[in-house]
Amino acid sequence: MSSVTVIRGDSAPRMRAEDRRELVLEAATAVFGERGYVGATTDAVAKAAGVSQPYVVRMFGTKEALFLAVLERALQRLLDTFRTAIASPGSAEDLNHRIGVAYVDLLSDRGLLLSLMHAFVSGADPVIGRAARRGFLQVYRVLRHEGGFDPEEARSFLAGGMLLNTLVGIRMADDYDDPDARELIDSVAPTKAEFLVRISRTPR
Amino acid sequence: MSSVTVIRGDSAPRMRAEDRRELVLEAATAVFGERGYVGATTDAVAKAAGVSQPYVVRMFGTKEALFLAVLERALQRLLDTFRTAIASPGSAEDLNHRIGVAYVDLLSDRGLLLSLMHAFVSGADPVIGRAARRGFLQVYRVLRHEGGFDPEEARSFLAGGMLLNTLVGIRMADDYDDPDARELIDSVAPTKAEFLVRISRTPR
DNA sequence: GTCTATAGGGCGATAGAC
DNA sequence: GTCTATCGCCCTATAGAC
Repeated sequence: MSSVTVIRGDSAPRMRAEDRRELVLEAATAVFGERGYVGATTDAVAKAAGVSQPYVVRMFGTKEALFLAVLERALQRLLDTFRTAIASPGSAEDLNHRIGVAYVDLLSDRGLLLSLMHAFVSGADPVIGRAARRGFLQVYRVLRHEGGFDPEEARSFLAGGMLLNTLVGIRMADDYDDPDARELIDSVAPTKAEFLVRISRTPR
Repeated sequence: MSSVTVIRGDSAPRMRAEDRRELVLEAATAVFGERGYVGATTDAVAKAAGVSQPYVVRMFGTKEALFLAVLERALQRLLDTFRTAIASPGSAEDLNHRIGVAYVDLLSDRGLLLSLMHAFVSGADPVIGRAARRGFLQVYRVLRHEGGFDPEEARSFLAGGMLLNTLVGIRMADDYDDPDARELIDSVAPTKAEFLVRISRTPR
């Protein structure tokens, strides 16, 4: 088996094309998460991955196809995480908490959930909108039909997830010294607030 | 892909500049809600308002200033709606429901909540991010300090609102014939599902 | 106050060398 | 497989007439 280690930089040794593709997808996830589909440029993705801009386009055909690949990869990670939490030992009553913790941990992959959020507000785009709806429904189905959530449990879990994503997207942790902001963040992720602030605060 | 209606035709009578400004803000709210801050063009706003593109820029200085004006107007409407619901007669236990109904009714102003959502995922932009955080916190404060919500009630209400916004942004109503999509929409807006579908489905 | 014309810059995509 | 060079479009903003 080949190593998955990421080697980056102009002086890095040649790497397999497949690895380079994964490297570009990682970089693209970060850039799309930060600036959104329209705001992200293929040049920014290229610079973040250490390759040339035309090569990024060559690899995926179009910027839209690249974004769809980012979404597909993000969705698979999300579903994998949920399925792992569902299969992990523990009582059924505890499942909600286990999935919730797993979800917050996903945030450490900066850009992953934010790329999904950007897709979720792009329903007006026919291609991206269709992919976004399909992905969202797939998450709902895993909760309902594999996790055993009833409709209200699934709704409540997704609602909390959307609020969490929104607080990360809006960089609410930047205002953590505001008492109301602090109270809100603490109520959203009681056992993970410090973690949340650390990974989602804008670097100073 | 744009379905933004032209509010005023070329042959419309002359109107006061102040009214024209409000007209442009209305059009901009719809366009920004549909395409987001980066994806929206000042030309699309101009066409939707029936004025020339340079005039739109002239009126607000920059596209960014226009978007900030749209956000400010949307936030004021949101806060007004909440305060009206808080002041309306009814038991304290019922307030959550009254504000929720008022919130769903706000969705009939297509673009208003979606423009806010686009701002909420733009925390990485220094100017827009700051405005978005300030607006979000203002909503939280009204719920907590004027509506008498405790932290958990406020969190839960905001979470439901974010999920609702997401379902509208993703155009989930387009999949209303899917059993899972239908179940999800019904659980989010039990008494308003039909209304929600009507106003948020993509025109065929 | 509102328009037409256009400058100026950025970005996705293509061509073609190596 | 990967790069450099560049085309052509689109979009914001400015200039200036009416």
